[in-house]
Amino acid sequence: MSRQNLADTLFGMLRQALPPTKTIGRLSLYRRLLLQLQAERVENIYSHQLAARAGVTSAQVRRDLMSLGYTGSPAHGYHVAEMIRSIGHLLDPPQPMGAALVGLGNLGRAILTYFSGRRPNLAIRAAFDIDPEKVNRVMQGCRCHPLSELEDVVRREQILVGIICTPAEAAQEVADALTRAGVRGLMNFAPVRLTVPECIFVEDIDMIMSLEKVAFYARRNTIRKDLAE
Amino acid sequence: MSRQNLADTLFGMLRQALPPTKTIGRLSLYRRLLLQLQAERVENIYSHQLAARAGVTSAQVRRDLMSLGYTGSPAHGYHVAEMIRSIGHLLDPPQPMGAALVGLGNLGRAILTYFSGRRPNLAIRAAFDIDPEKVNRVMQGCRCHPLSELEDVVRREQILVGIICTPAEAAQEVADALTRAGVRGLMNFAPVRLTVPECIFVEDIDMIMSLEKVAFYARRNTIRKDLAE
DNA sequence: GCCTGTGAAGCTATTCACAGCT
DNA sequence: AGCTGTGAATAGCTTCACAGGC
Repeated sequence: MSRQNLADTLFGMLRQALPPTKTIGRLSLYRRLLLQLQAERVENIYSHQLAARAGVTSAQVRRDLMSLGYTGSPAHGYHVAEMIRSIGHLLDPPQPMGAALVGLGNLGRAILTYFSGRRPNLAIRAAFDIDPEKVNRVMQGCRCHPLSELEDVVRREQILVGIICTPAEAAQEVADALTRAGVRGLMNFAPVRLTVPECIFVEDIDMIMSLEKVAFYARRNTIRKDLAE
Repeated sequence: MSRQNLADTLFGMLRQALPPTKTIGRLSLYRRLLLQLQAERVENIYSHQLAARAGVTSAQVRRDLMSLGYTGSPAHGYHVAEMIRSIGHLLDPPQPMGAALVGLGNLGRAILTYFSGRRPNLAIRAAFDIDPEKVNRVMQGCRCHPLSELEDVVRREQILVGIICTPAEAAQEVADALTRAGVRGLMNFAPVRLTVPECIFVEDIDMIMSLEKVAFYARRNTIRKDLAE
C-alpha cells in the first residue's frame, strides 16, 4: 500500500468515527420524536414506525442507528428509553456548554425564547446588542451585554457556540470577534456567507433562500419533497 | 428499449427539466451576491470569483449555471446584470405571488420584518394568529386575521405559500387547513414533521436540530463545513 | 411471519479534467 | 495564458434485499 493510500485510509477511518452531518441532524429529530413517544407511554418501537414519524425510510433509521452502537431486537424493535439515552450519549455535551447570541432583534428574541431551558447542558449564556436600549436588560434569564464586551465575556464564560442574528452588514465582523474569542461553531441567520477558519463549523440558516425555494416549487407544484436540511 | 426503460427515460427527462433543490438554493444565493456586486459597479465576473464568495467550487457554479441556459464567455466570464436577469427568469414568479404567515410570535414577527418588500413578486399578504390581542392589527403593511378565517382568506387571495410559525402542537392542524385552502408549498418552522399530500413542497427549518448539530461539531471541533442547507 | 443489521447496489451531487475559444 | 462548458470519474447518501433471529 502506497503512503498516499495509507494516509487516505487512516483519514477515512477518522471520518467514519464521526457520523455525517445529515445523520446527526436526523438523530436529533429521532430523539425528539422518541421523547414524545415516551410521554405517550410507548416503550418499544420498530424502525418503520419511527421512520414514518420522521418522514424517512426504515432502512434510513436503521442505518443511522448503526453509528450509535445501540442495537435493537428483532422481537421488540428498539427500546425507547434506551435509544434516547444512546442518542444523548452521542449528541449531548458531557459537561454544560454555553452559547452566545448576538443581535436581539425580533429574530434574536425568538431564538432566545425558543431555546431557553430546552436542552440540558446547552444554554444561551450571554446575549449581545449595540442598541443601548437593550443593553443590561435581562431576558429569559439571559443578560444583554454591549457588543464591545463580546470577546471578553465569551472568553471568560468559555462559550463554544455563537448564534448570529445581526443584520447582514454586521455578520462577518461578529463572526470574526466570536472566532477570536474561541468559539468553535456558528449558527448564522444573516444572509451572507461567512469567511471563517476551517476548524469552525458553520450552519447557515438562510431563510431568504428557503423562501425562494418554496415559492419556486410551489409554483411548479412538483412532486419533490424535502427532509429537514 | 423495454417499456420500463422508456418510462424511466421519459421520467428522467421530466426531472432534468427542473433543477434539483440544492441548485435552486444556490442560484438564489448567487443572485444575492451578484446584486451586491452590481451595487459595487462590477460588470463581469468569473466563476471562481463568484464561487469564492458563495463558498463553493468554481465547477459547482458552472454546473449550476447550466440549468439556466445562460452562458458566459471565456474572455470576460459572466455578465453580472444578465446573469441576475437569467436567474430571475427561472426563480421569480412571472406574476405576483402571495404568501400567508401563521403565528405572530417573536419568530413570526421576525419573518414578517425580514421579508417585507424584499422580493419582487413575492409578498406576505396575510397573517394569522389566535391571540385576540393581535387580530386586526396591521404590521409591516400586513393585516392579522383570526385563525378561523384562514381558509377563506387564503382561498380568496389565491395564496400559494404558507409559512408556519406556530407552536409545535398547532402546526399539523394549520398545515392541513393551508393545504385545504390550496397552498402548494410550506415553510415550516415548528419542530415537527408535517404530514401533507405528495404534491405539497415542504421546507423544514428545524432550528433545534441545527443548534444541536452546531453544538455537536463545535465540541468535536472538526474540519467539516456546511453550505447552506 | 416480521423484525434487525448490513453488504451491495443504486442514486444524486460534486469535482476532475480537458477540448475549445479568445 | 486563462477562461467556459461538459463528459467522465468520484464521493457521498439512500435504498435494496437478504441472512439471521425470535
